[in-house]
Parts: sequence; structure tokens; C-alpha cells
Amino acid sequence: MSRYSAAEIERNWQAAWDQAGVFAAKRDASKPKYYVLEMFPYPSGRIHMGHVRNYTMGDVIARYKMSTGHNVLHPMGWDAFGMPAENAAMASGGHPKDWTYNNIAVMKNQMKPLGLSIDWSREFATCDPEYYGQQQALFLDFLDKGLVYRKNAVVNWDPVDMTVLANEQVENGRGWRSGALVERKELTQWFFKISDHADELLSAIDGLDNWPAKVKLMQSNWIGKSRGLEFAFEMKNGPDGFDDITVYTTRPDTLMGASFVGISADHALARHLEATNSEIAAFNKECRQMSTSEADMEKAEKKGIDTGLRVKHPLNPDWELPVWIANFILMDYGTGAIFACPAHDQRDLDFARKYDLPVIDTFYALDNETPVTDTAFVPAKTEPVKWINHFAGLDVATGEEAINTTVDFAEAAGWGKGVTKFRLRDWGLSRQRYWGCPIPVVHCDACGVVPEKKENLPIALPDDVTFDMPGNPLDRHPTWRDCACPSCGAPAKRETDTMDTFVDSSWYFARFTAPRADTPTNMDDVSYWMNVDQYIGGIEHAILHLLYSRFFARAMQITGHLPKTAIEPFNALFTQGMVTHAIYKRDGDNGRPVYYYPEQVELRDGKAFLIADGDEVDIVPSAKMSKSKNNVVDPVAIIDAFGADTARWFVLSDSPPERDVEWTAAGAEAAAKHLARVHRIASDIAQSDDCANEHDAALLKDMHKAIHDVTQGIESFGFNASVAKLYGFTNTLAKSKAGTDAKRQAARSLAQLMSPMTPHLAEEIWSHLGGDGLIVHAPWPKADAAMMVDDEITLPIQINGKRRAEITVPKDMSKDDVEKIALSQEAVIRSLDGAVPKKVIVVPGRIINVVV
RNA sequence: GCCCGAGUGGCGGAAUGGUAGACGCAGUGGAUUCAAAAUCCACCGGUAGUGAUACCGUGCCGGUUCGAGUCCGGCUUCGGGCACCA
Repeated sequence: MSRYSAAEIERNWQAAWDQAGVFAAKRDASKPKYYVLEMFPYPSGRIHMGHVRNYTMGDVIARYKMSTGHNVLHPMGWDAFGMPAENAAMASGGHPKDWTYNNIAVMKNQMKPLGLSIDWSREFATCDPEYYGQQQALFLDFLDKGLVYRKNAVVNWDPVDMTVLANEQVENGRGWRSGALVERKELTQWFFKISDHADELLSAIDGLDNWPAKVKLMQSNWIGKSRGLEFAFEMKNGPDGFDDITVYTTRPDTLMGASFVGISADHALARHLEATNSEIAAFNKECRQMSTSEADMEKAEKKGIDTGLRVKHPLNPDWELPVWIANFILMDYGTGAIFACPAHDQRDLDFARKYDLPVIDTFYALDNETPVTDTAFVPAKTEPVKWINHFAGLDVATGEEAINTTVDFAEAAGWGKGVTKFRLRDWGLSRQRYWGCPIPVVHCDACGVVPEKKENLPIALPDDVTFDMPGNPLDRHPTWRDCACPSCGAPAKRETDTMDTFVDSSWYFARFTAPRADTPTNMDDVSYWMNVDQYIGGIEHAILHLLYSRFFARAMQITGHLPKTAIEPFNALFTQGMVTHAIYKRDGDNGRPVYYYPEQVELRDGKAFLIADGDEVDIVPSAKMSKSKNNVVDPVAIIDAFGADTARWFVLSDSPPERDVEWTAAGAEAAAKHLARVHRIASDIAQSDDCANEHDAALLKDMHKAIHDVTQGIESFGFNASVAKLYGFTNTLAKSKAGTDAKRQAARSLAQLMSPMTPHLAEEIWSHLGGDGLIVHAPWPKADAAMMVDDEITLPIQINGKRRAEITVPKDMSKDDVEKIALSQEAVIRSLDGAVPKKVIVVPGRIINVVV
């Protein structure tokens, strides 16, 4: 073995793996299967360190599972539809298709040198007609089973560009390109009936044992099952046809604190009133000019308008409440109408104070009967409170108890009914854009909306489109829309909306099991490979992507594309953190910051200086890597300088995988130095010839401990812990005076333990130390528990919880003996200073605490 | 605004309720060298002290416990999501 040359070693071993076809996955009934999947990338143009980290983690799992006798599937593809391709076409000409496929080619070239154990023969992009044609087939089957329907929904409309805007394209209520005030526009759109499955999607979360608790909690809250009361307020002076207003509330127990009834600007009553009342019309118009995003709506100033209408309180016909239209009430949730209880809801209170509406306390804290002034009293529903004048006779009760009592009371009295509702809304999939999967339906004057015939799939996107005009190019294409009605054969028009890109990513994991099948899935393959045993991706996908995929698995099962066993497609989920890097900046002349690249900057004593002029620049530590901030570290440069193993080793070390990791140049150099050291140590061992001796046993004991600890680290996604153990074991091996045979054995184990992380270096060492075949085929080493036992242990001694001494005793010494020895320690006697121990706590194998 | 996380030395971080700071980086001192690079060895939270040692210390305030970075309550800062970014 010569000097460590990463480039040479990596080239050679990648060729060896290719030649042996190590990573091509085939069904094999003789082995347990294991499906590892990292969330596939959007082809933005270049890979970044976040990708390297994500795929390296998946690769560690994949390679580890291979060596523990599993038949591993580890595929890769491209989430290739979406807005950036169209934006690029608008900004700099060109075609979204060319832009996308070029990016894929570049990124694949950047990924290949990483030496990932990917079965590239299964690669596809979601913009391949072969893929989205099968997606269209799925859509037709969903339509057939009633899982898709059409209804009206609002979109952000840019009245100047005459185009639909995504939420991220709305800045402060204005279109990002035109700057025009955004309007809401109602369009007929396609929806998946995910709400039909809300209850089941919620209850099934319990069974997701290997998902992070936080993700399960987020999904539960998102689905938002609530039990509440639906009832009507009788109108006193309502217009014709509006005899009452039906409201839904999750806090019916606060009905005696009702201050006013609020309705959405899109409520039927509000729409009726605007025809004859110009003030209301103006207010409703203003409400409809807000962006559709919930965050924007919630952050907007709370406003309302009194309709002049009055309703009767259901428990007291003499009690009148005003009806207001308010901009914070959503038409999509409940009935689009609420009653407000300002004393126990901060938003209602702010609104009541602004418009001088009554604030009526309905309960007090047990120890404080101060009426609410400007902070609403909102205790946890599980906290007992004292009720004031409760109509069902409650005195002290929790919110939960009061809600149930009230629902029962209202049902018995006949003026309301208990209703279970979900926050989860149906999934709108229509997009008025070109670069997506066309929705395969036809609009016929005679037959209405008609599904396309499956034999006509794929309905492919036309290539001859331009992006020099706003709006959807499919809409203005001269011929693409024209077709024959699949039902009557008369001339008809295609649907020009395409699908939400979340549809593409909601079933790609199933397609990987048979990527070239002429149906969406192949039952034999999908039954063998599903579920995904380990799914890895960013926490930003905790809700939408993962919930939609769970819904799709159910819908695909209903339509016969997935077996029942795959209804929860991801057995285990891991969410990894981002890769961050310091930002170097200065305030520019115009007040805007100027950003510098890491290579423009020299670091000294924790300060940064611009190389060009030697003056200091500001450092912003740990910022998310972003092109506009010039703090993106290109993995290609790192691989060129140090090799793939170094990049892989670095992204796995230091930070726990679920947390963000800070990329530092010094850290990368340190990783490279360590790998060179391992290579040097292995070379020395390969050339040594020392006899077996009394140091062998200690080395082998450490080897077994290392095997145990590193294995546990990998199994528990504690890759940083595994790396730390490998550093420790490397140091032990370097210093050991054991004989050559023991050292060779230890070094081969070291290579194996490193092989999931730095596979090229591991193969190199393995081949030089007499390893059998490729290390990628070698069975994972087993730790021998008998070899790891320590005879003695060191116990700290605390006095009143403060560490004062320690003792080393035989592992299995009795508690009494341990106590005796501890109390006789000189340091203990000195610390006690004559005081008599009240109690001595001996936790075997852990600690001794003397209480005085 | 609402939902979900995270906060520990100069830095990244470790720690089944049981010795806070493993391991790594940076730094300091030394060995080797004509010299340097590379490598190897030692030290490395703060304050006081020659030292043994003592006190302080895991974002802030409070609580539970023999014992809290870890559990509970309240805050604060930062990050993720909020349904058309992916």
C-alpha cells in the first residue's frame, strides 16, 4: 500500500463495484428484503451538501443492511416537474424540458463520484412521459372509484399578469413580478377526497412506531379532529331566505360569553348583503384581495363590519347579538360562521376591544376572579375552572367536562347537535401551469367532463410552447387542446390544468419497485419490495408530502395498485437536519449587504478578513446555505480536493443526523487527515511482522467494544456516535503493541466498521490485509459479549449530590461492601467533616450518593 | 397568529434521571527536522490558588428529586410547517 490517494482508490473501487453489479436489485426469496429510500431531489442545477448528507445517510443504512444479509433496494430518481423550470424559461428563454434534463445530467455526474450504492438502472424522472403516463392511469382509476371530484376553489390571481400565483409568489399581498394587488379568483378545480380518509389517516398514526414523535404530532394536529356543537342562531331581521345562521364551535361551553356572531366574507349571507349595501360590498372586496395563504390571513390586521342584522341567543330570546363580517373567518372550515367569546379567545378579545363589543366572563380561575381586561383567560382544557351562571348548572369543572356537558345539554334540549369535524381539507391538485402532468380528461359540449381512454395515455405535453407571455401555454397552444371526445367522438377540448407536483412524489416509491412496468405498479414486484423500510428526508416534508403519500397508498390499494400491506408505505422515517455555513458580509454603500464567498475570505483568530483588501468582514454563523448569500459549499470542489470518502466522513461526523450541521473547511481537512492516518496505520500493519503477545487480548477486547458501539450507532441513526467510536478505536489500534495477527484482525474489523461510511478506503484496506473478496460482500462483524466484560468499575461518590471522590471496585461487589469502602475514603471523611450520613444511596454500577 | 422542534466550552458536539464537556476542530507547550511541511506526545470551561482544592457553570425564571443538560410549569431566542416552493 502506497500513500493515500483518494482519487485513485475511489475510481478503482467504483469500477470494481460496477463490474460486479453489486447494487442492481433483484427479487430473491432466499433473503429478507430491505428498501432504503432518500427523498428524491428536485433537479435545481447542482447538488449541495444537504444532498450529500441525505444520500450518505441512506448509503450507510443500505451498505450496512447488505452486509447483514439483506437483499437491498436503494434507488434514485428526480422530482422533475415544478415552477422553477418555467421561471427559468421565462427569465432566460429556453425550454423547461431542456433546462430540467440538463440539470439532471449535471447533478447525476456530480453524484456518481460519491460512490453511493444506488441501483441506477431504476432511475426515472417524474417528467418522463413513461412515468407521468402511468400517473394519468392512476388518476383515471381514482376517478372511477370516486376518489377525485371537481369543485370551485379560490386561487391567487394577478390581474396585471393575468396569471395564477403560488403563495410564495405573493409578497405583501402583491404579485412578485407585476407588483399588482393580488385578487382571489374562483376556479373549478380537481380535488382528491383525502377528507374521506381523515379519521383513518389519523388513527393509523398510532401504528407508525418508527416515525419521529414530532412528525406524528404534527400530522395529528394537521388533520385536526375536533368534537364541537353545531347550532343555529335565529335571525331577527334577516333578509328573505336567511332565517338563521348555523355556526360550528369547539367551545360551546362559553356560549354565555357570546358577544357577536361572525361570518366569513364568502358566507352566503355576506354575498347576499353586498348586492344592496355598498359598504359591505367594499369590505368583502377588501377581504377577497387578501392572499389565500393561512399565515398571511392570520397575520393581517383583524377587521370587520357590522351588518346591522341581529340574531337571538339560543338560551335567551331577549338577548340580541349583532352579526359582523370579519376577515379572519375561513369559509373552508366549519360553516363559515362562528360566535365570538372575547373573554376566552385572544383574537375575539382584540376584535371586541377594537369595535367596542361586550366582553362577558363565563368562568374564572379557581384562585382569581378578576374579570378579563386585555388578556383573554384561556386555561388548558384539562384545568378546572369556576363557572359563572352556567346554563347546564356547572360549578367547578374542566373545559373538557364543560364541553361534553354542553353538547349533551344542547342535544337533549333539541337546539344543537354534537358534530365531529376535521381541519384537513380536500387536496386541490389542479395547477394552471405547463410543466406538470396533464390531467387526462376531456371537456365535451355534449358529454361534459369525460375521462381520457387509457389506450390514449400518456397525454404528453407538447414541446412547441413559449414562455414569452403570461398564463398557461397549454391554454393558448393552437392545436394541443383539440381532440375527439372519448365517449361520443365529437370534437372536444382537453383539460389544460396540470397536476400538483405533490402528486408526482406521492407514489414514486412504489414505481421504483418496477420502474419500467406498463402499468403503474407490478403486483409481484410491489408486493415483494414494499414497504419502504427506511425513508430519509427533510423535516420540511413532515406534513404535506408524507400525508399525501399515506393517502395515495390507500387510494392505490383501493384501485388495486398496491397490496393491503402497503397501506402505510414507510415503515420507518428519519428526518435529517440542514447543512449550514457561515455567511461573510459587509454593509454596502446603498445599505444593502454585500456577500462574499468563503474562498474570498481568510480566517484568523475567529475573525474573517477579505483577501482582496485585508479588511475585516462580518461573520454570520450557521446560516442555511443559500445561493443569494454566497455561502453554498459545492460538494464537487470538496470531492476534487479531498475525495468522496472525506466528504462522506465529514457529513456524518460531529452533528447528530437530525440536527443541522455546520460545514467548515477546517472540519473537512481534519476528516481528510484522519482517513490518511487510517490508511497509514493499515499500511504499517500490512508490512509488520510481530509475534503474538500479552497485548493481543486488550486490543481484541477493544475491537469487540468498537464493533458493538459502532453497530449500535448505525442501528439508531447515531452516525456521529459511530464516528466518535471509530476515532477512539483508531487511536487504540495505532498505540497498541499487539502482535501482527491481532492487529490485522483489528484493522480488518476497523475497515468493515468504516465501510458503510467510507466504502472506498475500506475496500482498499480490506484488500491489503487479506480480506476475502469485496468488503461490500463481507458479512458484518459480530461483537462477542464475553470479550467485552470489564472486571472492575469506577464509581463516583457524591456528598449531597456533589462529586467528591471515586472508587474502583470489582464489578459485582455487593451494595453493602461498596458503601463501606466509600465511607472509608479519606476524601469522603474529609468532606463529611464529622457529619453523620442520613442516608447512603448506592446505585449499582452507577454512583454512590451520601446524604447528610 | 397557529402547530412542531432546538438552545451545553473559542467552535461542532457527548452524556438509559447518576462523575457535565466523550470524540473532533481551533489554540498552547514539547519531540522530530539545518529549517519547514507532515507526523508524534502533553495540556486545553470560568474564577481564585504555586498546588491539593474550592466556588461558579448546560438560553432565562420557578418546581419535583438523595441527585436535573435530561422530568414538570412559565418565558425567551432561533429554526421548520401553515394546504399553489419543493
